[in-house]
This record gives sequence, C-alpha cells and structure tokens, in this order.
Amino acid sequence: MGKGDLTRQAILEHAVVLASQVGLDGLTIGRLAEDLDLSKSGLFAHFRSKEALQVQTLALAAERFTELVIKPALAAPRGEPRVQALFDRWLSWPKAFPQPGGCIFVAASAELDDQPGPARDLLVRLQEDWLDVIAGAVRIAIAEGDFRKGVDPAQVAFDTYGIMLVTHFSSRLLRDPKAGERARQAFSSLLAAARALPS
Amino acid sequence: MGKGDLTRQAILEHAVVLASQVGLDGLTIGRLAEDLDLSKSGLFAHFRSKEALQVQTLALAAERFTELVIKPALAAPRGEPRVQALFDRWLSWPKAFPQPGGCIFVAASAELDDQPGPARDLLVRLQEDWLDVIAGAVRIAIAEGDFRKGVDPAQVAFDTYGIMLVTHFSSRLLRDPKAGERARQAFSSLLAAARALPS
DNA sequence: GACAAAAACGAACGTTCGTTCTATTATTGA
DNA sequence: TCAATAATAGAACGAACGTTCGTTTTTGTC
Repeated sequence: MGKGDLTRQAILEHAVVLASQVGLDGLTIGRLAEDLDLSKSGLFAHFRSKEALQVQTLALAAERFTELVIKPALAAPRGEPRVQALFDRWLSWPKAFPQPGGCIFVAASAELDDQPGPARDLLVRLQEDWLDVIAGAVRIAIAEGDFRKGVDPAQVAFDTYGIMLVTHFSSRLLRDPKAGERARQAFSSLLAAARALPS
Repeated sequence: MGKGDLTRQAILEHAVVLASQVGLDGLTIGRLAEDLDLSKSGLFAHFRSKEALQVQTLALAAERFTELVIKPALAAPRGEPRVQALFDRWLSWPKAFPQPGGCIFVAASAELDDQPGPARDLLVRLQEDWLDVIAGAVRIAIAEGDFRKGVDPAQVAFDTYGIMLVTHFSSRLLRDPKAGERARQAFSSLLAAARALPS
C-alpha cells in the first residue's frame, strides 16, 4: 500500500466522522482538507469528484460495520442468541466506531432517499443486506426451534430495524437518556412474541 | 389578511413540499423564489433570515399535522380505537398533505439532530408533543380497560414511533411496496401485546 | 384620484462550493 | 543514484449561497 492509499484511508476515516454529524451532503472538501492539513486540491485529487468521495465514505463505513457488528455477531451460537447478538452489537456500534453524529447510515438514509445516484444505490444495497442478515438469523432461529414456525423472518427484521431507528432518534434528537433501555425493552418484547412456547 | 400574509402563506406551503425532498437545509431561497415566480430579495423580505424561514416552515407543517392527523384521530372513541386512529391517520398523512419527499418531520429529525438552534428546538418540542399524544391515548385505553394495567404508555409510544420511522425508510429509501402492509402488521402485533385478555 | 405604506424587484456584496489547471515536491523502483 | 511517477500545493474558475440596498411597482385608505 503506497502513501497515496494511506492518506486516502485517513481521509475516509475522518469523512465518516464528519458525515455522521453533517450528512454526506454537508460533507465538504474544504472542511475535510482543513481538518487533515491538506490542500483542497490535494485532497480532491484522491477522488476526482465529490460523489466518489461520498460513495467511498459509505463503503468504508460499511466495511467497518461488517467487521465490528456483523462478523462478531455471527460468531454467536445459531438461534436466538445470534439474533440477540446482532441487536446488541448494533446498539454499541456508534461507540465501536466513533460517529459523533450517530449512525452514519441512518443519517444518510434520510438524506439520500430522494437523491438518485451511485451513493443512494450503494446505501440501498447495504441496508437491504443488513435486513437480510437479520432475517437470515431469524430463519435459523426458527429452524433451531427457538422461534415459532409461523414467524415471518422479514417481518421480524422490519420490526427490529424500526427499534433501531427509534433508538437513534430518541437518543440523538430527543436526547432521551432512557433510549437504550427502551430499545432493549422493545426488542425483548419482540423476541418474546416470536419465541416458541416451552414444550 | 393583507396580500403580504397571503404570499407568505403560499411560500411556506411550497417550502414544506420542497423541504420534504431536500431537507430544511437544502431548502434554498433562490430555488423557492424561482418556483414561485418571485425575486430572491422579494421572497427573502418576508422572513429576513433563512433560519426564520426554516422555523416557519416547520411551524406550518405542524399546524397541518394537527389539523389532518391529531384532531381527526382524537374524534375517535376513547380507548383502543383512538390509538388505532392515530396510527392510521399518520400513515396517510403524506397523502393528506402532499410531501413528495415523505414526512418532513422525519427528514428534519435526521438533519437537525446535531444542529443547535431554534429550528431544532421547535422540532424537538413537536416530536415530544406527538409522542405525548400517543402516550395519552394509550393511557386512556388502559383506563377504559382495553389495554392491560401493566402497559407502559411511554413505551408503547416509543414502539409506535419506531414503526412509523421504519415505515418511512422502508417505503422511501428501499421503495418497498409492502411497507404499508408490514407497518400495519407490526402495529397490530403491538396492540395485541398490550390488549387485555378477554374476561 | 392622490398619497402613504407595503410589497416586490434588480443588482450587487462577500463567501463558499466543487472543480480544473499548472507547477512543485516526495516517493518509488531499477 | 537518478529518472519516472505519484502526491500535494496554489491559484483561479464559474456558480450558487444568504444577505443588503436603493428603487420601483402595487396595494389599501381618505
């Protein structure tokens, strides 16, 4: 890895931090350059367009998300524990990879939902993949007998995603200190409803 | 109402539409003026700052939300029907007051969560009020005997808000045509869990 | 219909944006 | 070590931003 890739990596690392606060659109080449003691043009040369910068920023965040959330959670035992692990890891993900403005994907979701382009395309793919990971874990939990047979994995993934979103808004916009607690409570109810009756 | 107030109203009406698509920050005085066949300076004179424009845009949307969602729902019978009505009215609110970019409050929530100022302050107050309305309806449903005594109204409001958020993202970002259906399913499960057992 | 007040205009301001050049400095590989 | 290449800097661009100002048009009232 040459020096170029090194600084590019450093730029993107900081871009995620910044984008979590000001959004992918609020992300500015001048600001980024100033923070990293680079010239605007020098930084720009690494990406050759702002759109590319946005896409690569999202991509880096996704890479980290896989490392820090998905991979460790998939190490949990098949069945309900793995579903629980996915949720727990998600909850602590803004701490695992510091994002002062909260989850960058949530911020980007609201921003890009009406803005066609490669950044939106990538984000959609990432979010669909994430929902699929959850649904897959639920499907396994059904097969393992932890959850009832009638449970719809996609619906559980939908519901879980909802809890994640409301947790984000509750803690970041409303500054509710009880958000984490409420989130756990909500998720616990969700699991209880899916759980198979003890035989 | 003089002519000034009339055009100001028209401006704000369109500002809500625009802000739902590009956000409160993406809202631009030039674009707004062009759409309404006004001069930039002529439009600007109505507000004297962009911040005031943003705040008044939010305020108008809140006014409409009260008219079109809260007020009609509160006309429903006390108890579970009223809780259901609140949810149903929310679901159809982007159609009742056209917002091509989806609910303006959801868009603003992600945008302003790290941006101190009067716009954020107003938005927080509005969202807290909305949560209180839901929690209040739940409290009444408990008193009426529709819901179990142990139900936590604030938690139900939290859960409901989550379903609303995931519905928004599912339909707007992922373009999932089944979002509405999934939302109803999720909410119906939520109510079922809160419901008192038939005596 | 005259006249003051209100509303809208048009031009310009200083900034900042993304982007494009050309030139200079660092890094690399033979 | 030295040429080739990659990385960065610096200056400038056109466009768009919010905002200000002085002027002109429209409105409402006696």
